[in-house]
This record gives sequence, C-alpha cells and structure tokens, in this order.
Amino acid sequence: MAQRDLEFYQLKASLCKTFADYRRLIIIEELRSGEKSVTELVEALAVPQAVVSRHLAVLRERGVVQARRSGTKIYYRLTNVKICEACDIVHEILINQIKNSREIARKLIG
Amino acid sequence: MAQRDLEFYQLKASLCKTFADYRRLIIIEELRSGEKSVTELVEALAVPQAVVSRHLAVLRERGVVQARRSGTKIYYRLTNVKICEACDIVHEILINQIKNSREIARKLIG
DNA sequence: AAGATATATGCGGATATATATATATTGTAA
DNA sequence: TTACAATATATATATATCCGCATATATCTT
Repeated sequence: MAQRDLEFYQLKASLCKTFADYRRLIIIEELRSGEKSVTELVEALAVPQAVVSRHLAVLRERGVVQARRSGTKIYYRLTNVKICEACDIVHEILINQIKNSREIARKLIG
Repeated sequence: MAQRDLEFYQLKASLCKTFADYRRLIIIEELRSGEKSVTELVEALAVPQAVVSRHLAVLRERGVVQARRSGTKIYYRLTNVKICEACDIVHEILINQIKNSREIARKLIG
C-alpha cells in the first residue's frame, strides 16, 4: 500500500464521514431539487439554526455544497450531482439490507 | 418530516459511518475480488490483528460484510455488490473535487 | 486433555465530534 | 449611525470513536 494510496483512502473516508450524519443527509436531500437558504433548511430540519449552520460548514469544508450570498440570505447548493447518486446507492443498499434481514435494522437503531 | 423518515435517515447515516474510516475502506477494496481471511487482511493493511478484527466487527454489525468459518480461519466477504458501486461513486466525487480544487484536498488532509 | 493457531472482545485512556448557548459578522433599511 | 435580520462561529461540555494491551474463545492437532 503506497503512501499516496493511503492518503487517497483517508480522503475518501473523510468524504464518507461527511455523509455520516442524518441531518446532513436531510440537507443533501433538500438541496436535490435546487438551492435553498439557511432559513428554509432550518424549517425543513426543525433543529436550531446554529446546528444547521454547523452542519452546513462541515458540508462546505468537504466541498459537498457551495454557498451563494444574496442580500442577508445565503443559498446553498450541491457541488456535484454525483452526490445524489451516492445517496441513492446507499439508499438501495439499505433497502436490500432491510429486506434481507430486519434483524440488522434492529441492531442499528439499537 | 415523518418519524419513519427520520429513522430511515438515521439508518443511512449509520451505514455511511461504516465507510468513514480508511482502514474499513481498504478492507472493502480487498474484498472486492472475493473473500479473504482475517490473516490476509492483516497482511494487506499492515496494522495489528486486533485493529482489523475491530473494524471487521463494525462492518459485520452494519451488515456490510459476512463471515464464514473454515477451520480456525474466518473468511469475510461483502454482502452486496452495490457496496462497491457506492465506493466507486465516492471515488469519482473525490477525483472531481481534486480536479476542481486542490485547495479542498489540502483542507481535508489538514 | 494440552498446546498451538486464528480470531474476537473487554477495558482504560486519548482523541475527535456534537451540542447548546451566547456572541460575532454581514448586509439592509430607516 | 442605529437597529434589525440572516448567518456564522467561539467556547464549554457532553458524547462517541479509536487504539493498545491483555485476555477470551474457537478450532485443530497430537
């Protein structure tokens, strides 16, 4: 395993970590249909504004979303359509898992 | 956002969390070509056996891999080919990001 | 049954991540 | 310039994750 490869795997893991929070996944889902302001996202997620901004910051730093200011509002959008594809496949995997075994789902929810 | 939906997003996040470690990503990559024993994985990753077993346990609990015992050895395999697809798309997203901006990569390595 | 091999796990500490609350920043309008 | 609205961030605290080490479990061999 070359050093270069290792770094690449670390970058991939870092990107996956970005998706490893349900609020961030909901944000991504919300942005699927086009850009949305922070206010709109706060309404959709029903969590404090600071929490949404914090998660948006994570997505931003990882290059998953981009921000555009318009007046006092800031609109966010996905940087890459493939992000939706990735979410779709994760969705499919999960559906498969649930079909194959409700037991696994039980453990995951805990 | 219905309660049912929320739980589903949590399950998705949980699955993404499984991919959020570079050693687990390497394990998945190693298992792409077929099942491998823990010993083989330990050699491939060059980390202590306990660490590999720990990560295999995470992958197992999340239903990403399955174990099969043969004698004293235990062979692991991916439970679903779509897992590879998911990794491939993450790969593509990352390649795009690096192309678009080396700056993002710099922050990720930190 | 005892020893050897392969693998898994319990525990404690270090580190990272998330949260809430409060505050800072940026832009607009009076 | 003051006030207000939208958004971001700092700080402290709680929580989760990961590792190393030691130990436990399972299987095979003799």
